[in-house]
Amino acid sequence: MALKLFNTLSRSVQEFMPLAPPKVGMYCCGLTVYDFAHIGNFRTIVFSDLVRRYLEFKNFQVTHVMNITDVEDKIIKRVRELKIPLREFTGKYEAAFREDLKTLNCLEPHHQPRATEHISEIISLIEKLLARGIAYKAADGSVYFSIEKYQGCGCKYGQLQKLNFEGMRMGERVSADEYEKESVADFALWKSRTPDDGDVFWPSPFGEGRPGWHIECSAMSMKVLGESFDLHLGGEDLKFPHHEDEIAQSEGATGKPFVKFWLHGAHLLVEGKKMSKSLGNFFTLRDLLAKGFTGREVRYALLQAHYRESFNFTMDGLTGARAALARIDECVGKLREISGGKTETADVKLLQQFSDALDDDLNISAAWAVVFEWVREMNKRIAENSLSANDATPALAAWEKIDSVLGIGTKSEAEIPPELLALLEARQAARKAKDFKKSDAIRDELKAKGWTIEDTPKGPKLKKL
RNA sequence: GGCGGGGUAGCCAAGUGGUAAGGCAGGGCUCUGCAAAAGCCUCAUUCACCAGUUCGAUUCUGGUCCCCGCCUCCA
Repeated sequence: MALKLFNTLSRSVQEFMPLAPPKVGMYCCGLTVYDFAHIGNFRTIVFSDLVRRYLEFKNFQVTHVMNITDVEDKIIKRVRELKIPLREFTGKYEAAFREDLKTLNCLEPHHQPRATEHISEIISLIEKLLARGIAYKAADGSVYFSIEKYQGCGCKYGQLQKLNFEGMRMGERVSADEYEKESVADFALWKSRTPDDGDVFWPSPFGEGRPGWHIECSAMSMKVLGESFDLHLGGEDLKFPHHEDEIAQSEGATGKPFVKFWLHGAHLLVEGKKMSKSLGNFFTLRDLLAKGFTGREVRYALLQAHYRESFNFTMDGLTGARAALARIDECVGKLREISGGKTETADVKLLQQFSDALDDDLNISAAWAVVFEWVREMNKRIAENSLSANDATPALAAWEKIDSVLGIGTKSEAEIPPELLALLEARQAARKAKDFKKSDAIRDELKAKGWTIEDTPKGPKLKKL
């Protein structure tokens, strides 16, 4: 079966076919590094990671680009308040973000371009737009994109979303620094330097200033992936204006189609409400780790629902994630014990069911159902003692392939300290001697140390709680 | 106001014009000295509400109520 994805451009599910298979160029709108990323950001990031991993599962050769926006109004404001160099400020959050990605087991994008390191590309893109008459320089030195001129070239503005400028509340809150625009819908490509910018400015043929918000993504994506590429993803809020403007800038400059497939991830609610600091339901990954949850639990929780549906992220859901993962861990652990070793021959049927689910516009819920039905089947056969090493090995191989997409891994087996092992043996001895008082005391002692005993037909096992 | 996405068991969440996947929680059982852990089984006569189309609708159409997103920085 072929992979089908919902393309925002066509507003329909289409078979995914890259421009030059098996190569896929994929650009994801990353983070503006002015603070720690929150759980909503991570939903989109984990979604992107899933797309990339699944494309690789389907044997595409993916070039994954994720930008770092490190110059922007909020950043400039904070830098001014803190009186530190821009790079020192953004570097802190960028490093934290990278750490968070690792915690969530997201594959590192092949390229992570920073806006501040692509000023010359941005400038030449703006020059191209000026040369084609689509951009204009305002009296204050800023450069704006003219939607009217763009449309005049036969280009379409409003590809991702039906736009109705009459009905829009466009211009109700035109920011003070943009009053020079010819038309309210126009947007800034280059913002001229103001005293508030401090030392955050670059020289350019249009005067000192800094890039507008949208232009960096056009400049950086085209630099790495070419003027036309396959996939562009981001959160649904970016459809308009950010992505729409990216299309306009890029197609306006090159005259070529910019991106073939646009994918947008829905937002999440937290405890049924829109995330906000005042409601106390605003979480960074660090907040969740501090509550004792692990990165893989958060990743699992974020991968529960279909990417185009808004999803309710809850603490209960996170606790449920822990239980669900334990179920998989148990099963995979038992399969490892039974399995004879590594093999290249994976259980084809299982992989087929799994990929059938994801081929259908990444129906991850259906994919999880396949996984859990498989877990139940394996457990049943293990309990009946009817699963041989010859059965377990290909099943395990299939699971590893599946997990190359899901990326939840397996819980690392904690090393059992020798003194605890001695306690476990002492308990066994006491049990044999029918000294249950003593054996139970040892059990309690182990529990107090954070370990639980699992008495199995094959003998007791120690598990970290 | 314009445009768009939703309302499925206690919670989360798939799905379909032909009678509701999966996960968590709950209940039962197995194992056990007892537990725990683990495993198995079970758990929606019903899909926000009201009409309509249909042999048949949760799925299609119309209306009502509610929630969410974008239109402004935003994942």
